[in-house]
Amino acid sequence: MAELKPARRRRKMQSVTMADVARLAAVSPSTVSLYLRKPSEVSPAISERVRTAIDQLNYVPNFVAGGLASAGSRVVSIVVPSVRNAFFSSTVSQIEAALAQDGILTLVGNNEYSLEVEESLVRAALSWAPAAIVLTGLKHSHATIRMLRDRTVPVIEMWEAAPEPIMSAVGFSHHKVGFEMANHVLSKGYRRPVFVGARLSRDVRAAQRAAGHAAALEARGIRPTLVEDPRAASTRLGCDLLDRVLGEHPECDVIVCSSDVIALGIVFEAGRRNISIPGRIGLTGFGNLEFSATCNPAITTVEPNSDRIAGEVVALIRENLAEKGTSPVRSKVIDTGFQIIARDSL
Amino acid sequence: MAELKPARRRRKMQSVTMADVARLAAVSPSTVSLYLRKPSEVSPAISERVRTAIDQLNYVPNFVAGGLASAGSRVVSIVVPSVRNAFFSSTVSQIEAALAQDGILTLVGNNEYSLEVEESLVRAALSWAPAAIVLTGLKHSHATIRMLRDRTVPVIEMWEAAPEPIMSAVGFSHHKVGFEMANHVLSKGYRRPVFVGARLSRDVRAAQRAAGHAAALEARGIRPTLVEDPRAASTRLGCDLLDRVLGEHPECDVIVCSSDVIALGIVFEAGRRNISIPGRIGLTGFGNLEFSATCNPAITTVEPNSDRIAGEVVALIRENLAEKGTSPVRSKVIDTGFQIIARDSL
DNA sequence: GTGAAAGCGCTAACAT
DNA sequence: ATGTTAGCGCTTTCAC
Repeated sequence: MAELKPARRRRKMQSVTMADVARLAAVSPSTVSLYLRKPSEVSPAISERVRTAIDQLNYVPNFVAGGLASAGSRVVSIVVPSVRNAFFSSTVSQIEAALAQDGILTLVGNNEYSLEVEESLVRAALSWAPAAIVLTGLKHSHATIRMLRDRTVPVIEMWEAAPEPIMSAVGFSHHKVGFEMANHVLSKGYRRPVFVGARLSRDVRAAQRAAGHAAALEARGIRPTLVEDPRAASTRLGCDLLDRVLGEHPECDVIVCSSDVIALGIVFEAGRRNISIPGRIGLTGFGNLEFSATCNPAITTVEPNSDRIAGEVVALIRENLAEKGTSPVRSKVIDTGFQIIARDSL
Repeated sequence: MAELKPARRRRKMQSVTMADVARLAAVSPSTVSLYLRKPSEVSPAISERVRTAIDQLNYVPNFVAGGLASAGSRVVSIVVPSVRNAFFSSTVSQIEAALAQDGILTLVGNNEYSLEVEESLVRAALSWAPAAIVLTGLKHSHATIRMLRDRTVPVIEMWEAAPEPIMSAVGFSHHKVGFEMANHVLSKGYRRPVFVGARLSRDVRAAQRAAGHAAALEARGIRPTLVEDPRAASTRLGCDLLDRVLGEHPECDVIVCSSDVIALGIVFEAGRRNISIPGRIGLTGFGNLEFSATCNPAITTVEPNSDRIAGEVVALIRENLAEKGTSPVRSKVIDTGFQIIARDSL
């Protein structure tokens, strides 16, 4: 009796593999692989056979294995504060759509405006050996930055631009937004602005807009006023805050909001109380969200050019993909600017 | 000159690997692996050494390799029509957050309400050998269904419930939503409802609500009226559609919208034209979006229990993960229901 | 143009 | 409790 060593138990994860296709098409696996990646380099006859085999077996390639073997994963990770926030969800879906054209998969993570959560998201993202990693904003935990600097992954920070990014940044200065909006409001004749913000301790960019606003007022000798709430921005919060503003600062003649969502709540509440906007009080928002143009009154706001941000992020990713470790990825800061959109609320 | 055969080019993808950690800690790679997966099975002394080595090298494990080796990927794919839609983005972020607790990564894809796009997303998703795949709705292309039936991946369809899902479904009947909303409107004394919908040919669920609405009216002998627009739902669209409704159906006494977003636009436009809601005309929406409760008037709408949907989806995924191919995954349909939220717009 | 062979970084069965 | 070893499914030289 031959002593058969018992066959190692087969842990099978995938029903039909490239090897199965190769067998059926009577070619080698590497030919199938070639056909899948560079069809033009395979002869028509064999192409036909492989195609038939793939169809017949309903074969779906395994990217996990592919990524491991090629050392070049087709994954890009994006970390945003919140996908529920219209700014970020639209940026993300644009980036996603563009990269999908290149056969790149986009992983999205929410940090819920927490730097600690961001840190673990980045760690998870790195575990996927991404081709690039996109973060929101320039402020990150020390550990996050260390993790990122230690490796060669291209890092793109978006929605904020300032001199020293980890690698590249695409966005604009939120301080400048606050500054210019304050000047805009003053130019319209208002003199007692109140900045209304939500969750400013966590929403770093909104805090910068508040700071820019304050700086502009101080430059003109006006004392800046801030009303802040720890809750997340919402229309409901806007309703509540109108109360607080009017109570705490009855002299207020214009409310500068950190978000259109809050401004919308203020419009609603003002309507309910018969407070005329812009008669009794002026109003501005941020984000140029869809409803801002159509509401009554239409809200003066800031267009953050999120399409442009998405476009530049995609361009940077493609650039990095092309260079693929050839030349060193240079640091780059792209300022996509912003525009103040003047409407009836002022 | 010695003729050196050039060393096989090293394509290095990762700077520091488990082998490096093992070397530094003076243990075998499998011990490091064990420490990472089941720390309790490694002696304290060695644990300490491994931990130090990991810290020192700033090691991040490679999930791609791990997934390939273990045949059990920690990935779940979700396909939604649009992340810009507040319903789906909140469901997705809830599922994401819950699964993150279990160390599972969530991949999100948008099909932009297209079944063809969905098909390619599902194909891409399968390429990641996901632990489960979550789709939105019950209608999919023939090829999508075939791909899914052919393999063993657990499939969960959400936001819609009906008898024969691919495997499991979590949601509610949109037909019933339309039906009950119509009856609710009639019970309030309205007699000439117009259903206003956006992109009904692609938004299958909205179309079902329209059908349910029509069915209820017909049952009461009232001729159903539909105003439809091929564009995506937006407040701007709502503004435009009020015009059309009033022009084409001057007898209309209530507008039943396929979405709160459209209803909001109608509120805005009605305000502009001094058309009283609910005086001259009643209004209802769908989705119970945040602004619906605070706008003037507050919008009567439908709460889709998206939290409950997310919760049940997560529960199903966990169940499947636990069973892990042990017992066959049985088909299951969970009706999470919905509630009509009566507010001032009616 | 096609195939053989050597891994990518990790896990898991098995042996110690 | 720790180490040895054989792959997971694919890509990529390199030889033919």
